[in-house]
Amino acid sequence: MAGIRAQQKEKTRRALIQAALNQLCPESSFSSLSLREVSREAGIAPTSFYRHFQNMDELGLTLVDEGGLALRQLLRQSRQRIAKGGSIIEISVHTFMDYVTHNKNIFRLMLQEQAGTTKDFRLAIAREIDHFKQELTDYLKAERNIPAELARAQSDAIVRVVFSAGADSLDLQAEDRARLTAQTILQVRMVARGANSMLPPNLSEPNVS
Amino acid sequence: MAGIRAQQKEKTRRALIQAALNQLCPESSFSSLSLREVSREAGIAPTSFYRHFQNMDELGLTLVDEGGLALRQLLRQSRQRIAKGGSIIEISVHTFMDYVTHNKNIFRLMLQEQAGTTKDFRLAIAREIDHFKQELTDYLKAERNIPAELARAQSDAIVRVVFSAGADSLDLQAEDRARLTAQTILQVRMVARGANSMLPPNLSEPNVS
DNA sequence: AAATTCAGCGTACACTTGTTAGCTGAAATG
DNA sequence: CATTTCAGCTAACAAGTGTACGCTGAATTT
Repeated sequence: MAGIRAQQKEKTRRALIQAALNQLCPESSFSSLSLREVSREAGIAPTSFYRHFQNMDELGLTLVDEGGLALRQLLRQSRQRIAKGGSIIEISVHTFMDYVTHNKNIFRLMLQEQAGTTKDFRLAIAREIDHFKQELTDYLKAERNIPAELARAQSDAIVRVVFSAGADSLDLQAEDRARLTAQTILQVRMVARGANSMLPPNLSEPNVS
Repeated sequence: MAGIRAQQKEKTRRALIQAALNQLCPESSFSSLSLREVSREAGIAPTSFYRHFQNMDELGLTLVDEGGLALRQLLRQSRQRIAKGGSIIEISVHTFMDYVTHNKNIFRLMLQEQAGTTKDFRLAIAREIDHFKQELTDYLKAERNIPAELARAQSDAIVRVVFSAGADSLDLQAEDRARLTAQTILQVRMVARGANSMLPPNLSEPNVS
């Protein structure tokens, strides 16, 4: 029942995924990868590629799904750390930046295909970002008693700032990245404070940071 | 002195630029355009392309420069409208959104190549965004008496939010775009208020909107 | 043990691509 | 008017692409 065959198939499937990931660097985007190159790096014939994916897009969507999942898991873990005390803003931003730093290729892929050419990609990535946004909105409503519409606008703004900063961080060295992270935290606090100041006064809380 | 020859050359140069612009749609990115396709649409032989640009990248950089220039001019005009009274935030965001709506292809190009594969592109686009950011920073320092570092962080956040919203607006119909624009204005006000609340109290002004 | 499945292979085809080399004829220059 | 310049052309090339077809042999099923 181990399935020697299925096992081997899964192995070369991973090889394809890994090959694609390896070829994603600042100098070549996913959409510029060719089926043949990826197959070559994975060590199989070009035609065998089709045993695993219908085309390159399907491979790409797999990468997006896996990358998004990993990010969501990380943020879930970080929320547990918050329960034990600590600033939600600070920890979340750091978690996000760490993810970007250690998954540059996947994050770059997401950035590129977010504005890219294939509708399925754009939708898949929009969905990932929406998850992020939705969880933040829920948090703001539940833990901070912020009314729905304001919470939506606030988390939308925060996600925009953080993702955009993540994009810029790709090209930075550790030191500059730390500076950028610090600035991002400050900016998220701006948004939070600004949003708070728009609450009906009886709802507002003393401090958000 | 009219220069019949130079005149004709300029004309086909514009034809090339226009051809490239025409082929930029949601379904095909600039980096996927081929020199041959563009030349074909412009009505010249592929080899004649080289009489005008060294390669496609050079054409692309021209597009970025022209697009960025147009945007900056628009914003300069809108700042004059502000001098006559009106909310700087509201007018600027509307101006920006209008630009995006009427120059979708160029804006899409900028989004794509911002995270793209060619360093020159990334730098050129970063420079355009920096202009935007710098002018906003100067405004905040001069007109609002906000200290340098805070002004930088604030305008950085605002630019991130606005550009990101502009990206999302590309796919929307007029009605949804209006909603997004309204939300963006709200978000920019959040940032402005939040930043204001971080001022040393003797500097703070009563109202930013 | 026989029959079936199927991941991976080699061959082949029709395209598209960027770029070189050299020609042409009208515009510009003297 | 003679000469030079040069935008645009045709032809040709080597290189790369996605994909259809049919074969093989080991793993699986019957």
